[in-house]
Amino acid sequence: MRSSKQRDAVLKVLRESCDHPTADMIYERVKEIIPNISLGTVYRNLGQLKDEGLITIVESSDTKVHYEGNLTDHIHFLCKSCCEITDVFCTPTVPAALADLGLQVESQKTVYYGVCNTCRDNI
Amino acid sequence: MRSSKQRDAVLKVLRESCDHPTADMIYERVKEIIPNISLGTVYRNLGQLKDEGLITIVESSDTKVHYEGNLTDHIHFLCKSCCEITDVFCTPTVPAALADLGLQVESQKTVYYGVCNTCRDNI
DNA sequence: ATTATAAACAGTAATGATTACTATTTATAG
DNA sequence: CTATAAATAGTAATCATTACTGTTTATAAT
Repeated sequence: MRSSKQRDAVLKVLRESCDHPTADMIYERVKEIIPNISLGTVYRNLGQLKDEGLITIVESSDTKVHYEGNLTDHIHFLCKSCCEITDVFCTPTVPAALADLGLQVESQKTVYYGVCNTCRDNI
Repeated sequence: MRSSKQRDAVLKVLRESCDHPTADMIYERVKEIIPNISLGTVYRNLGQLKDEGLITIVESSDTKVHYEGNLTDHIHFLCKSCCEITDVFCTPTVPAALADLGLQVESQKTVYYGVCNTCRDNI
């Protein structure tokens, strides 16, 4: 893989994002670094970065794909009310039932659903 | 909500499916019961059944939405090689870190990734 | 340094899963 | 039996994502 300013910028934006932006949100942010970057380039580089394992995809409540640049062990809490995704830093466990079936887990993606503290207080 | 033959058929198909079909797969199966059912009707009823909590959505590896009619406690193992989803029946645990932050979990969706036994043996 | 080459790019067109729309049918209550 | 609003079939529209094309650029060999 050849180096490219565009891919570096996409990765930099994701590394510095505390939320879980979609491709077009990332596109808007990268445009502040490279104003004439193309949306297709953002998509292509997101795909490459994902394949390299440098970023991950977060399951969300809408139809768009959300990306994440924080590789630190954590899980996600998705608020049913405001749809905000909260990172909860902890090392998730793997149920023994998987190993019992001979299934070796390489990675995992967990989303917990509920109402976040902010929304609960606003009722 | 009024009763409808179409919704009953969609739910029946999902209840009797052991896999995790997409909307158009469900459409094909329901057509064997109601040949002239419309794809839009399938989508609308899947949405209603989901809102009622009678079915759930499974995160998968492709861009399509996969549905599930089995509400028994279980987790999913997604094979990175064949993309097959395996149901593993067990009661998943909730990390204490969530409660520590005051976040009350109402439901969860967990996917574990790895290579399934069949694919591992085929190498 | 210059050149060759293939990867990456910007810009645009195409795809396809899903949603919206509309005239008609149908479940249900009065 | 009738009124009415929800549900439907069929079709059109949406829009996130992917594919395409001619041009640019990183990198390695001359």
